[in-house]
Amino acid sequence: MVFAALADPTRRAILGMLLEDDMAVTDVAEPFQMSLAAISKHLSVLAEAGLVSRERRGRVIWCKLEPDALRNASVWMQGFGQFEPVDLDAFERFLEGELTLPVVSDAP
Amino acid sequence: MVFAALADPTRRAILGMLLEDDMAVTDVAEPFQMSLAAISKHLSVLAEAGLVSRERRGRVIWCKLEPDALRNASVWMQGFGQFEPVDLDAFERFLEGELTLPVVSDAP
DNA sequence: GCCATATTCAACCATTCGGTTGACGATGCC
DNA sequence: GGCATCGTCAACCGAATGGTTGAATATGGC
Repeated sequence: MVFAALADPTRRAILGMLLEDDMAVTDVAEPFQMSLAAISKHLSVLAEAGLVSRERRGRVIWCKLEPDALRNASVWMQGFGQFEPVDLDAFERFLEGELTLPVVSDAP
Repeated sequence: MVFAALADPTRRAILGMLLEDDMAVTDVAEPFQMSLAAISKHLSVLAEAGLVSRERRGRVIWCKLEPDALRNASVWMQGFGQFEPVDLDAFERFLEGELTLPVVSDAP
């Protein structure tokens, strides 16, 4: 489920990373403090939601952002919000708040 | 959190109802099979996510859809999907799938 | 064939989530 | 004041979620 997949900050951070480029699972996991298995699970959730695809090339599995699912969910949400144009100030506050792609810290 | 709030089908159905008109809590709860307390909790989650507001007028509390939060989240998601125009066929499949506003059944 | 690397699987644990029930607090009406 | 209605609170329960660890499965390089 797309929204459930987006509800977790780690998964949103992963999407942000994949926005820049396709990545191997190991490389996706590198900046996080959690185990590779945990990241692998997160990637499975994202894949089941259709947000990323995974393709094995040799030993390494490449993860790719699939923007369609996000775009579709976004359009669905627009259906609730289409009455007025976007309030850019509010959007800025929003970006600075909970939904910002979280900065991944290395500190324990 | 907006996405967590949207992750539950009951809450999405509530949003769909509020899209048509403001409603009292009791009336929101009416079509569902669950207790009033459960719906009250769902409304709290939606309110904390900024998706609905509640205003007491006399004995009854009126619930109102707040489209800003949805619009902002939608714009955030568009950031991931802005590379190509929306695939309308895919969107139609999407609407027929998991994200459709669930039909609230009265059957046990 | 053997070893190292990349990833997932399986079992487990703590926490959160979605629901229930019963008691409680506010408000309107007589 | 007294009562019915509207809504929340609190305690509880089972299921799902996010994490861990250790073993298992590919695959590539030698």
